[in-house]
Amino acid sequence: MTDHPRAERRRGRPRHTVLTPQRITDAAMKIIQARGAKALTMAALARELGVSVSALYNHAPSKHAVLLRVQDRLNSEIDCSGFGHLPWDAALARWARSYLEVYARHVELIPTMAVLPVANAPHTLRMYEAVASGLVAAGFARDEVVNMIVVLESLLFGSAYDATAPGGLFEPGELEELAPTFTSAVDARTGDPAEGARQAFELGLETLLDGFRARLGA
Amino acid sequence: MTDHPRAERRRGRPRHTVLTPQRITDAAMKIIQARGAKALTMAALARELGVSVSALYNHAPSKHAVLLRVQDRLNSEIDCSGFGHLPWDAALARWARSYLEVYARHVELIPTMAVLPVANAPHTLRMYEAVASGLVAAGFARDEVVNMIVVLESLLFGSAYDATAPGGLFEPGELEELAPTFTSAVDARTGDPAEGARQAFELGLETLLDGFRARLGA
DNA sequence: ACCTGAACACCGTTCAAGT
DNA sequence: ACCTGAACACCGTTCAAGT
Repeated sequence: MTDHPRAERRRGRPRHTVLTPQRITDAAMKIIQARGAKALTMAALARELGVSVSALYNHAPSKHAVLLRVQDRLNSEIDCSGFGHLPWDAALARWARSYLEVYARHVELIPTMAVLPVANAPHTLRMYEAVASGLVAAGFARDEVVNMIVVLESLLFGSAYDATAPGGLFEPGELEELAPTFTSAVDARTGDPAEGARQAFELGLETLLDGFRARLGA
Repeated sequence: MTDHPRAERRRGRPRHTVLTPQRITDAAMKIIQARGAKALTMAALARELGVSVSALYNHAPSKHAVLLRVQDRLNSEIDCSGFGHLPWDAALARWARSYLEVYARHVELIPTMAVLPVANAPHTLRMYEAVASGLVAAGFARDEVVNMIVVLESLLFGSAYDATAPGGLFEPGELEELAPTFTSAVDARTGDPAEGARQAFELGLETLLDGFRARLGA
């Protein structure tokens, strides 16, 4: 008696609103945060929501569609707070570093993010708006702004891979005599591999910012 | 009679040497070149070699192992001819553009390549050696060289994604009023999306080379 | 030593059947 | 309108059985 539909509805748990884009994205985020993007399967998602796998397809056309929503949600974690408050280059650096941090935690999402259509991705669009208006306000030409953003994204996606790569990537092993100069260059690098990745990113970032500053003056 | 093992061996087709790392990699490359990295499954590979799927596991411990060999082979196609002949910056630009071209054709391999261990990858190591010795000869400090390479790779991997992304990635759609400045920046970009990706890459490359040149002077 | 065919554990997705 | 369970097509990988 107490479990028939009417009663459920009165208790605020009507059967038909358990699954909603919001809730699905929430559950997907929870899985990703806890066990990584690799663990996000339709089965895991259904289980998290206490529902059968096929039920998901009443609310999302495909796993890819779910992934796009997750992606947008993830992008809302990127720090855009510098724009409008800090000098444009400091704001840009803060943004890029935060962006790197987010995707270093979720490398598996980079291929999706790199080709994420911005339509229907409100958080992502808001982020790009913050960056673009910051740069335009600083005096950059409108047609340069997108390219600047794209270049910085490229750098940081690459660095994210690097940051999570296992150590010894560049160790030549038995083939050392094949690449003496390269080997000595690798050995000259600082010890920790994660530290090496960070250094490379900072080199790229500084170099690009220097170049952008020069562009602004010209 | 004519088909018993002895006869096969005499005809130069002994059963036991049909499958070899070389031949497997050849077949894998053929599939990738013809139908893309997505088409490279163990089933397709076995079919190409005229052999059962499980036979492959006598010669390669996993698909990933096959992929590493393919990766190295692919890297041998990258143009390193500039080093030693052209000024270091021109050589570096040629290398980066060629590298971009190769991976724009095989974006699916970027995640693997980004974390490819260089040990047991002779072609890849040879490539790095060419770049590193070119840069050292130009006067760069040994401990900068690896970071410079990593930064350029990051840029070009990102650009490769960009180059193959479907058009209209940055079109805000219904959400346009959410991002007026960004939208106007996107509209200010040149028409063709592939052209846009190339422009972003060239901006990044030039900016980085400028920065590297300045570093050399200091 | 190397091959085959069948099986297994997982994916994403579909669909008839229920309420 | 929304759910379920069973099925499907496809992955990579394993393994007993053959030669």
